[in-house]
Order: sequence, then structure tokens, then C-alpha cells
Amino acid sequence: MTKPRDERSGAAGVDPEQLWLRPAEPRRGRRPSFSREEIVAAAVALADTEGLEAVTMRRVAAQVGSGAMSLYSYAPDKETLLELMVDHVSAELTDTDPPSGDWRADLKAVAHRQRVHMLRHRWLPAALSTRRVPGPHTLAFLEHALAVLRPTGLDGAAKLEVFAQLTAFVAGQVAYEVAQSTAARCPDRAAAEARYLAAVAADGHHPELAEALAAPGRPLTPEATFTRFLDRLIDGLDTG
Amino acid sequence: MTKPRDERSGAAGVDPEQLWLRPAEPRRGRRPSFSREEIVAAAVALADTEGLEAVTMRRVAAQVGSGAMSLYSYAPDKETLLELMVDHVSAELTDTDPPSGDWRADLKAVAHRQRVHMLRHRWLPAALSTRRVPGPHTLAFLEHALAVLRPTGLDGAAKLEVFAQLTAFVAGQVAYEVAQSTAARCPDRAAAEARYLAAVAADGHHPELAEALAAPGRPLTPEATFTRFLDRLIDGLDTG
DNA sequence: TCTATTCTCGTACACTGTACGGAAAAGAGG
DNA sequence: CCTCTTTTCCGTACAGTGTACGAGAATAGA
Repeated sequence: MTKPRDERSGAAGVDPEQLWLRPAEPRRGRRPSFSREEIVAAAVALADTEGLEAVTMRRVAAQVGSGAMSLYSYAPDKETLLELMVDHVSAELTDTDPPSGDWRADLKAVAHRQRVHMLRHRWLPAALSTRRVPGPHTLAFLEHALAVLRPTGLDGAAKLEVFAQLTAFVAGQVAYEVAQSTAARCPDRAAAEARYLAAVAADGHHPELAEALAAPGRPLTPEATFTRFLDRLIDGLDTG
Repeated sequence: MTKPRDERSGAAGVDPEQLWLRPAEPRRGRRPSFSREEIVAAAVALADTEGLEAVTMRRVAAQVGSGAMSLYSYAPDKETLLELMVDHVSAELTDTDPPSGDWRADLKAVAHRQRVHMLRHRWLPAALSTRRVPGPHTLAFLEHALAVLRPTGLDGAAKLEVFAQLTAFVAGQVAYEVAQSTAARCPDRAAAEARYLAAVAADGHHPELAEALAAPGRPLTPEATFTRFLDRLIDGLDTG
């Protein structure tokens, strides 16, 4: 990792006008051998199957059959490639029904779509955790969410805030859910952790933990927990 | 980055029993020149002032005045050092009053403490996003949270779930809040983004966005938004 | 003093993002 | 046709990463 970019430690990112409102075609010079779409799709495929840490410039390039440095003709840096990836998969969210009028139900549906979307692309919560400029597909989905929120009568800033916070909420829940499920996939690690917690509970200084581990209750499905939290959150939202 | 560890791609992490329940002292061989506490504190200081990406083995070592490889006598790898950092700062959360009996108020106080804690250590949301085994300080705070939840009558698994989800919620909100504030610190970037959004809004395909930007309403403070969401979440929680 | 054990840390290696610059390809103008 | 300009392609190089290895230093028990 090296960042000899001129940017000083403040914020990063590329001019969104140059990125998303591209000047179409320069019609001069060598024709590109690849498309941005193709490269971003390869990066997404890599992240989907092997995780975000497998997305390196060299591996993406190998996937599309180019040299590593060629990618820099399509995205100015890796950070931007990640932004493109996020917007690329957001295209899966843009086939939306018009709002039904019951904004709470519609908003819950929005959140559920986001959840299954993030579960399909498990790297999304991590990729969303840094600030990004919304691309066209993200904006299309935002447009839908704003339409859903229209009956609330909230003002502009409040509607945007609700959408952002809801997305952060879903990302947090999915990140936790994904962490849980990958931890459970490794039984000896899980067993070691259980032994450790049992040892802590047995030391006498953690009576509440001891009791919680002793009386576990029936196991909860992540989806049910998500739905319960989400319902509480949205049912309680003030209108106007 | 290289991970020639024997672990196969499944899960990572170190045996928590060996990590947290350490055998005290071996009383043989060369005496350690540093303490784990000292090293972890240096890493935390680095993360607090320069961000998580400044926490490299070499920089931490330089901070405590050792060679980079010496750190591996105190933590088996960087991942573990991060776990130690998380638990280290969690010590700031362990001076808790006993539950008042009003569990909703107590739980809101827990979340607010977590929020200011994460705002003090802005790298925490990112560090928490991967699965970690709770260390002693984290367990002490968990013990408090479980005590707070006692009046709810929830079973063990449900109480643990509520705590985990609440933590994920707070982390998500704080991550968003931090991203917002660092973006606002760079005025030309913010202006470029505003121009971009205005251009999108003006294209006629985003009427809701156009209206939201045109009627912004008065600006919201992050804390007020957090409180509103949190209250809705907790007031709506079912009891047992 | 010898030996076992532990910590210290210089060196080395595989890997990262990316600056640089030359070569290749394509259109425009002669 | 040749050039000029512009754009893409990509090999090479470099600074910086986590960490394996192993030689040396320090300490405790024999």
C-alpha cells in the first residue's frame, strides 16, 4: 500500500462530475480493449466469491485478461473502483414497484431488499462504511426511497437522513449477521470460544453472563431478529 | 500484506483461552522489555490521532521504541493486536452505575455511552465490523448490559442478541456520522458533490431528489437524529 | 558454568497500490 | 502515404505492508 497521492490526509475521492457524468467518447486515439462495465463486473465477481480482500488490481486485471496498470485507464485508483463496484451492484435494486401509499410497509420492503442485497454481496457493508458519492443506480434507488417517504411529509433533509440511517442500520445488522455465520462455519473455533465464555462465566464475577449462557432459550433466526428490530424502528418513526 | 498462515480461508482468529486467560508468567528466560499494555496503548494512540490505517507494525514498534518484529512476542499477529486494542479502550466503559430499574432508560444510556466512546475512538466502528472474541473489559460492559436487561425477562440468547444488535446499530450510526463530518471538512469536495447532485436533480429523471434538495428544511444535528432513532428502537422493544 | 528458555530484532520475501515512461493503435490533417 | 496528436496498453520499479526465519542476547535453574 502506498498513497503518494497529492491529497492531504483530510478527505479522499474523485470529482463526482468527472466520474459519473463522463464526457461520453473522445473518438480519438487507440480504442479501449475493455469496458469499464466489464472490469467492474469482474471485480464484483471476485469480491462475491473470495471476499473484498481478494480484489487487488492485479487479480482484477488477470480476470479480465489485461495488465494491472491498464485498469487505471478506467478508474483513477482503487478507491474509485470500489465506488464503481458499489454502484454496479446497486443496479439490482432499481426494478421497483411504485409506492403503495402505505409508507411504513413500503419502507420495510426497501430495508428488506437492501438486506438480501447485502447478503448476496457480503462485502457491501464494509464497502459502504466509508463515505461514497452516490452513482446513478444508487440515485435511482434513492429516488424510489424518497418517493416512498413522500406521504410522511418530512422535509428534504429529514427524508435523506432517514434513508441514510436506514441503510447504515441494515449494513450494521448484515455485517453482524455475516460475522456470526462465518464464525459458526468453523466448529473448533466456535467450540474454543464457547469453552472460553464458560470459563469466564464460571469465575463468579459474571453472574449475568453465567445465567444468560445457562438459560439460552430457543435459538433465534437472524431474519426474525432483523424484522423485529426493523419493525420497531419504522413503526416508531415520527411523521412530519 | 501476506498471510502465509496455515489457516484456510474460513475463519481467522486466535484461541481466546490462550489470548485472554494467559498463564501469567513463565519466570524463565529473558525478561520482556515492554508490556502488552504499553504496546496496545501506543497502537490506540496512533489510531486515535492518525486513523486505523496508520496502525502498522513498524509504526507501533517505533512508537514504543522497539523493533517491528518484537511486537510478535506480545501478539501473534496484527489481527490480534486489533482485538487487544478494542478491549483496551473498552476499559473506559466499565465504570457503570447499577441498573436503576427503568431498563429502557438504562439501555438508552448504554447506547449513548457507546456512541460517545466510538466518537472518541473513531476507528472503533471499522474495527468492530469483523467478528471478535470479547476480552475482559468488553465482557465487563456486557455484564452491565445484561444486568440492565434483567427486568425485561428475556431469555439468555435474546439478551445477548439485543446487546449485539444494539452495538451494531450504534456502530453503523457513528460510522455514518464520522463519514459525514470528515466529508464536510473538505469544502471543495463537498461543493463538487453538491454541484453533481444538483445536475442530477436537474435532469428531470429524479423529481423526488430535486424536491428534497430544493426544500431541505432546517439542518439536523447528528445527536438528535441518533437519539430519535434510538428511542424508537428501544421504546418498541418487546419485553419477554 | 552450563543449559534451557525466552525475548529482541535485522534481514528477507511475497504481496500491495501506483508513478513512470515507452510502445502500440487510432483518428485528423497534410 | 506520412506525420502529429491523443489515447490506451502494460512492463518495470518503488515504497510500504505483514510476517517467517534465525542469529544473538538475556535470564533462570542445574
